[in-house]
Amino acid sequence: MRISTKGRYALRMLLDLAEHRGEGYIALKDIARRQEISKKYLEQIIPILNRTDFLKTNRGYQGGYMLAKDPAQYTVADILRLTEGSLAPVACVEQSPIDCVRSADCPTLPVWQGLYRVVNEYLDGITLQDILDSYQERGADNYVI
Amino acid sequence: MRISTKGRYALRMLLDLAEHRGEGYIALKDIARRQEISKKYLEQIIPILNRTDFLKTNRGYQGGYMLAKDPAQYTVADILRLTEGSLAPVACVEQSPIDCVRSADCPTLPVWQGLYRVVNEYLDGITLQDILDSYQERGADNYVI
DNA sequence: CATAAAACCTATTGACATACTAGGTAAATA
DNA sequence: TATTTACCTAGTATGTCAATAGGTTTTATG
Repeated sequence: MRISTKGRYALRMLLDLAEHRGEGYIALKDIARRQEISKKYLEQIIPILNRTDFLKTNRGYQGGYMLAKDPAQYTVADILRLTEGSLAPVACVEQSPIDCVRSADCPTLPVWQGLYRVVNEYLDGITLQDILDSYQERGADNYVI
Repeated sequence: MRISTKGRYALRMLLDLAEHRGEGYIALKDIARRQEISKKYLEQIIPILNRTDFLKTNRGYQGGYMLAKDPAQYTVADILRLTEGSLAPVACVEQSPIDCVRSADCPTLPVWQGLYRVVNEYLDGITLQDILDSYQERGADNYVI
């Protein structure tokens, strides 16, 4: 049930871009420094996000990335679905028709379908803007759980 | 976010034992045949479950396993916590103190804590008996999603 | 036009986890 | 004593994870 570094880093990277929205194109170098993540590794995560219209890019001097849309337009579910491949706890809950001979008579299938549903409902309900807002509310400096 | 075969097989094995409750000790051979899972692999899952008081065992002729408690006493969360090691989406949500220098100022931590919470709430709420009941209700033979 | 800075692309790697298989030993019953 | 079962330990092929490495292309600026 783990979220990989790919998904977690992608979220932090987009959050970093959301925080620095309005400052022009942000170089990966700066995100890497602020987030303490290898720039080379971030480079590999970018193309995954670019499979959709998440980012605007400029190459060359003064180049970098910026969010293509408003932070409220990005849900955590969207981001993780891209980077994790899927949010499904088992493969069969997102297939139709289900590629498993037992599925028609499987007592556990509803359990996985239900788990899939609650995970999606929760993550669909959180946007980059939501995360930014609750972070500001708590105060960036005395933010303790 | 995947549940491994270990977790899925453990759930099916315990569900099989719940279905055949009252029939004495059930041999692994029979569970393996009914569930179409390698008996050798099930043998490896058993000791994980035996770390708690989940099962009663008898060796030798007519030996096998039976549930140590009522099916309503086993939650899916309990079973998966044993076999998966943890249900946490990221390591830091189950540590205290958190072993991450960024945790005090991490905007994403509440997201993972919330995800952890909804997953636990959902899986804590389902017992083997619940699964059996809803399976019976739908009718074992025309059980279609 | 040359240079520097950035994105972009492809390959490789070490470590670890997954999903088993294999072969044996110990205990209990008939 | 033979059979049937659980129990134990090791091995293994495959894949995924989490990066690192080394280059090419594009673009603004001096």
